Amino acid sequence: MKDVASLAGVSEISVSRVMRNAPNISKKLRDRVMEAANSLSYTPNRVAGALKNQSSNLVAVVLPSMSNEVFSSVLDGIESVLNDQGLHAVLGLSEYDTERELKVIRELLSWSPMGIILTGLHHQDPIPGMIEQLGIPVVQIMDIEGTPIGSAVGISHSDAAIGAADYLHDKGYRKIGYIGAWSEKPERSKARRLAFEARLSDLGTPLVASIISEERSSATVGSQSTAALLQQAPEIDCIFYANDDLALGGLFHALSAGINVPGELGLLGFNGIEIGKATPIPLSSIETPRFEMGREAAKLLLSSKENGNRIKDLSFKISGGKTA
Amino acid sequence: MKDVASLAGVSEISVSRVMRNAPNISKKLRDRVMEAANSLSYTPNRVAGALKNQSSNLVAVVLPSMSNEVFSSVLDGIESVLNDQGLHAVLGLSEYDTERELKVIRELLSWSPMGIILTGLHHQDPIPGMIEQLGIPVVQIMDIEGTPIGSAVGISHSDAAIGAADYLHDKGYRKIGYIGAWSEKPERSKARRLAFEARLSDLGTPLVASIISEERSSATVGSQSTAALLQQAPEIDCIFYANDDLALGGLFHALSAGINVPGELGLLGFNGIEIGKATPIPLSSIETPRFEMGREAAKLLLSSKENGNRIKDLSFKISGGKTA
DNA sequence: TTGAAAGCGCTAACAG
DNA sequence: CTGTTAGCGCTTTCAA
Repeated sequence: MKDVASLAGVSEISVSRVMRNAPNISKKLRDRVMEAANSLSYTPNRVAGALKNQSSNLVAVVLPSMSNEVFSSVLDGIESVLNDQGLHAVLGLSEYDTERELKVIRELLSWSPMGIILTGLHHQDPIPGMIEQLGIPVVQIMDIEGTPIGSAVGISHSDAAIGAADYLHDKGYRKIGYIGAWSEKPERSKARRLAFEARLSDLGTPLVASIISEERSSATVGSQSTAALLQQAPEIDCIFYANDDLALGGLFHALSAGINVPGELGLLGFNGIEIGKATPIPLSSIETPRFEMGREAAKLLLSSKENGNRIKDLSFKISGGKTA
Repeated sequence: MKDVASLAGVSEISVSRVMRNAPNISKKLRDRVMEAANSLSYTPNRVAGALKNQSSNLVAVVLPSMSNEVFSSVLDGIESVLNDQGLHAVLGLSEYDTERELKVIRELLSWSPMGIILTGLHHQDPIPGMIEQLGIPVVQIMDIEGTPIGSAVGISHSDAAIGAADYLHDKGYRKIGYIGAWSEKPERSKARRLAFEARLSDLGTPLVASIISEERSSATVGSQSTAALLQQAPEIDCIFYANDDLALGGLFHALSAGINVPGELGLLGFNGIEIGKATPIPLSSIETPRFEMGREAAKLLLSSKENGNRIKDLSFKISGGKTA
């Protein structure tokens, strides 16, 4: 910057003002500075700016994982908004581990981001305080049932569970089972199961049986759990899964075991990922608006200065699959 | 930091040294500082550190897009390495636009990243200079044919094209067509087509016809282009596609038009994305190691201090699909 | 409308 | 092993 200033024959602060489009700059000065800056191909140092301002054009984004279409879509949605504002996402992955998440959040906050997007509403103890201390906007995504730190965008998982129960009941299923995995990480999957069970009871057809594997969700685990559940409770005519990976495993098991889907066994997944639309029998699933969730999260973050904190319920819908 | 120093009754630089695990610190001092830091829940300010050091724990990652499984897998691979090193990716998306890419690279570089990962080898003019000026490692991914700025990880697209041509020829296809889109963005897809055409000529069965749509790749475009190509050259017995999105569209067209795949028409895609494995007839495709590419890119970046620049050829393979 | 001075929080270089 | 000094590049006062 010093170089630009001396080449243009002005002070450093004038260069700074021109680069930031500050008001009350004469055209003459602006032109002179721009010319010097261009000829030196000068780019302002964001780090110095951020140190002085205690704020930057970075947005901290903390997601559980990237190896899941759900979160890459969310990130895609976030980026679709940030990109146009000259903002950049700094990524942190928690791998569904609370300790790790705390560490990552701490690190990202030390970059003076202009805002932070977190996954889920379960952020206890030091986290809300750390963020408040910086006075930056927070948006939590995925879930809206609970007490957000700032804003929240997502769906009501209990509504989704009720929708699933009602849908399956309407379809005539009466002996319904449930399969989850990874000891119900993330917690919202547990909330969903509980609401699902409660609704089934209200409908007079309580859950027949369920398996919650300790292993991480995958088609393999879904396949094995489905076989196990059917062995344990052969009367089951339908299974609701914690996510589509498990449900796809269930579908593959049914196909290879010669079980008629959806006649003999109905299958309902959760999330509505792309691959479920290409299977020989397209998977029925509760579709969640992942891209939109990312977009809305970024928008809420940017507008929270004027509009304050908000809770936005994006609705789910039941996909047009053929397995339930 | 001042607070921590005074609470611990030491100088600021001592706090700094403890926080960075600098050598030659007495246990006594370390303990005293750590206690003070913990009780104040102090986190070092990375921005200030980066300003002083002219370097940070950020890695600039410039990808074309997030709405493509290929690049989210790459990012997943990158993160799988960075995560364990306390490094963080700052994301920039080019949207396959050279101008935009330049702008994004400039912005990310102004954050003093410790390294940068770029997509493709086509980075002319100011970009190599900008990066060299900072003296940070660069890794370019996807392609290895060309002149990298620093290191490169990817596959040889001409090898892949030759592999595809040989594979289809071996399978007995003799009237082969090609479908691309988006005017062959990114450029490596063009290189692939040219090598494919050349090889087919060498094999004595030159390309029968091709369509390069101007629209962005999608299953819809693939479906339409396939119909158009078959109308234009009905003798075609096999089509090689620039990517799996197009190829899936081709498969959907064939299925709905009652064309027998692979007997009447062979289909070969490129990339080997997940969804292609779940279709009623699994898609044959040239599988590229996307996750591995991300991992290797991050590893090369980290090791380039000791090992210098390298070019790493990750091999492709032909998937066990059933469409060709 | 422009400039001068001071300092954001941290750390390299140099004492001690 | 610990401390003092100075400055990274920028921008917020305050003055002119």
